[in-house]
Amino acid sequence: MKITTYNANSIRSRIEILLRWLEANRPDVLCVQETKVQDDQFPLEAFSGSGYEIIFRGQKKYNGVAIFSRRPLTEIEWQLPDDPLVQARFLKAKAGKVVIVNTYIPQGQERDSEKFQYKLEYFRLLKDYFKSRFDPKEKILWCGDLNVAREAIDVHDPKGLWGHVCYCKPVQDALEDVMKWGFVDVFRLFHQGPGHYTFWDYRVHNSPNLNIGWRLDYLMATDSLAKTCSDCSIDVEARMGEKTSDHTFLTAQFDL
DNA sequence: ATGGTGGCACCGCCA
Repeated sequence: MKITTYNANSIRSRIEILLRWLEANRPDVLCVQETKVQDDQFPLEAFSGSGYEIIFRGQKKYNGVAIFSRRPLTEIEWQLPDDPLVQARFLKAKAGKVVIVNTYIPQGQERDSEKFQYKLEYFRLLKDYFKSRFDPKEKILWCGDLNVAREAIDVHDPKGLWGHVCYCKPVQDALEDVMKWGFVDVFRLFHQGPGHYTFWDYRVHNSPNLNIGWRLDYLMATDSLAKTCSDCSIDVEARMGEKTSDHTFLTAQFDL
């Protein structure tokens, strides 16, 4: 079972690249973040011939998540319990034997802002959700744009960027606290070194070619699922070609 | 190397 996560930064702007990428790569499940479209305007028709069932939860302008799947999606949940803002950042469904939790974690704007507090709160709520709803022995994949670089090797300039809302102690601790419940960062099972990124800021000129990036997107698997993982990779090529999002595709293969 | 961009919906906000 092949599972991919991708921050689209507007799904309506990525229809062509998504169709082409899905055709070429055929993951069983694709989790998308930042669809930036209300549900009644989701471009369902564009994907109708793709062979994927799609569930989505969006809002106007910001956020929005979707799950594409070649197998039936069951046990769907549309929002994170107790999320005080009820934004479209969460989708959970079961595909085959795997529970998929697709999240777009708040970016946090500035360290002293309410949005940053909301980001920290979001991780706490997620931990409560996993704790109250599941057993870490189950096969669960938590994935998405987590808006956190876990360690120094996950950013291009660890000294200069330290303190950023996506690279500072409070968010790292908040993420690790969820990880402690029972998740493995599947990408790191296969790649231990620096320089592997999933995000290159548009505003930094030529950042993909200079590899001025961040690792902000993750596939986190519980132990029993991580044990079945035979490969995990970032599609850097997709970012080099024509205009895509400033994130790229992160994919893992699970032999289930 | 935090914006020089990009996207959405409006005339600014968010990343």
